[in-house]
Amino acid sequence: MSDESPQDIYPSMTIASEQSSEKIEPLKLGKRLKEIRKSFGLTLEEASQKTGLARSTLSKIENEQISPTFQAMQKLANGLQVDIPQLFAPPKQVTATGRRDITRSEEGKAHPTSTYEHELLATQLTNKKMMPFKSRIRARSFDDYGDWIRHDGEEFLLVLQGEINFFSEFYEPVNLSEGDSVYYDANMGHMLASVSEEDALILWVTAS
Amino acid sequence: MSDESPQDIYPSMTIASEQSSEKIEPLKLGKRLKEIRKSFGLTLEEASQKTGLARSTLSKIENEQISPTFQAMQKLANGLQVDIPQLFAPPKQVTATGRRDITRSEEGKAHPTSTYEHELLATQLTNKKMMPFKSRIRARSFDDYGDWIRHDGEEFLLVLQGEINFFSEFYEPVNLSEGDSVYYDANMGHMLASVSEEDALILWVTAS
DNA sequence: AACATAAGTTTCCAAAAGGAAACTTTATCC
DNA sequence: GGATAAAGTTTCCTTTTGGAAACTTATGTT
Repeated sequence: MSDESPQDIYPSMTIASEQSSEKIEPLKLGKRLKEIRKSFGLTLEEASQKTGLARSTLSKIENEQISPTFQAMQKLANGLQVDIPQLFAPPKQVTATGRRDITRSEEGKAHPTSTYEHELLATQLTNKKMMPFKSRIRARSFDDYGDWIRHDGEEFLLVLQGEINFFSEFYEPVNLSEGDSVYYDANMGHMLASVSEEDALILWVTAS
Repeated sequence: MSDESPQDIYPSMTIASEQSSEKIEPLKLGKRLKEIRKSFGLTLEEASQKTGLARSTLSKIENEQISPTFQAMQKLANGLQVDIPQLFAPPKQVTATGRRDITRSEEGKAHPTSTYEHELLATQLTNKKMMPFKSRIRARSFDDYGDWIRHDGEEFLLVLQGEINFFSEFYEPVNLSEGDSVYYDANMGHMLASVSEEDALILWVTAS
C-alpha cells in the first residue's frame, strides 16, 4: 500500500543482536524498570506515588545501586500495573524492525461465514504476534453454531457496537454491551451471539 | 485435580463489578519455594550449597520471616534451575487454562498521566500474552511528550472515538479516524495526539 | 543571562535482610 | 525408651535496603 518500508529511510537501523549463550543473566532490572516507567511517561515522583516507594529508592533501583526486596518488587509491579514476570523479562531481541500496517475503516479483508463476518486487519504484516480483526456477528443463538469454538492461544474481545451474549464452556453466559470486553483462554469453548435485532460489531485480537 | 472446572478454581469470578482493586497479591513465595525445594528432594543444607544462600536465610524465606532481595532471588532461581517467573507462578495451573476476565465499560484500572489516561483491562488475569487497555488521549501535539514512546513487543491500536495523529519514528505522521487501526513494532518510537478539540479514545493491545 | 521550578541523585540514618553459630525438633539407629 | 545424627529454626550480629531531606542536574520562563 502507500507505506514505504522503513529500511529505505533508515537503512542502518542497528539492532543489537546479543547472541550470548546460556549465561547467568545479569538481568538489568534497573534499566528495565526505567524503560517501563518511561513508557508510561511517569516521573520518579509519580512512580513513587503509584508504588508507595520513595523517590530515592526508585532512583537507586534504576541505577542498580541497590537490589530491591521482594516486597519492593511487589509494590513496583502492583503500582505500575505490570506482571512481576514482566519485570524479569530479559531484554528481548527485536525481530521485526520498525514495521507498521495501517488499516482504514472498512478496508480490511472480508471473510464472511453464516454466523460471523470477519474483517481481517493489518494483513500486510506477516508473522505477527497478534492477529486483530473486526467481526459482524450474525448469529442470534447458540444453535447457530454446531459446537463450541475452540483454538489455541488467548483472545481479547471488545464490543464496538450492539450487544452480545458471550457463551463459554465453563461459565454462565454473559451479556456484553458496547465498551465491555473479555479476555479469555481460547481453548475454552466459546461462542457469540448478537442479542438485539441488529448485528453486533466487535473487535478481537488473538495471540498464541 | 484434572476434572476441576474453572468454577472451582475461580468460584467468585465477579462479573458484575469487581470493586476492590487494592489487593496486593499475597503470592506465597516462601511456600512456593519450599514446594520447589521439596520436589527436588533437597534439604536446606543442600539447597544452601546450590544457591549460595545460608541455611538460615533459606529457612527464613520459606517461613516468610524475611523478604528476599532481588539478588537472593537470582541465586535461588539460578541454583535451583528454575526461572524467576516460575518462582511467582501459582503452584498448580501454570498456564492460563480455562480462564477469562470481563471488564465492563469504564471499569478498568485508571492510570492517568498528563498525555494519556490509561484504563487497563482484564487486570484480574495475570501472565497474559496480551495486555489490552483503553486510553483517552489528552496530548494535542508531539511536544506534549518528552520523547518517543518505545518498548518491547508489538502493538495494535484501534481508534474508538475521535481522530488522532499517529507519529512514528520511521514514517510520516498519519491521520487515523474512528474505526481505523494500526499494527506496529513498539520498539519503533511512536506517539499519539488527538487532532480535534475533544480527547480521542483508543483501544490498544500489546504483546511481547 | 539570571531565576524559578521540576526531575533526578546522594547523604544519612532507621529498619530489614543475610550469615555463623547456638538451639530445637524430627528422624533413625541400638 | 534413650542416644545419635540430621533437618530445620532462632539468636545475634554485620551488611544492605528503604525513606526523608539535602543536594545536584535539567528544563523552562521572563
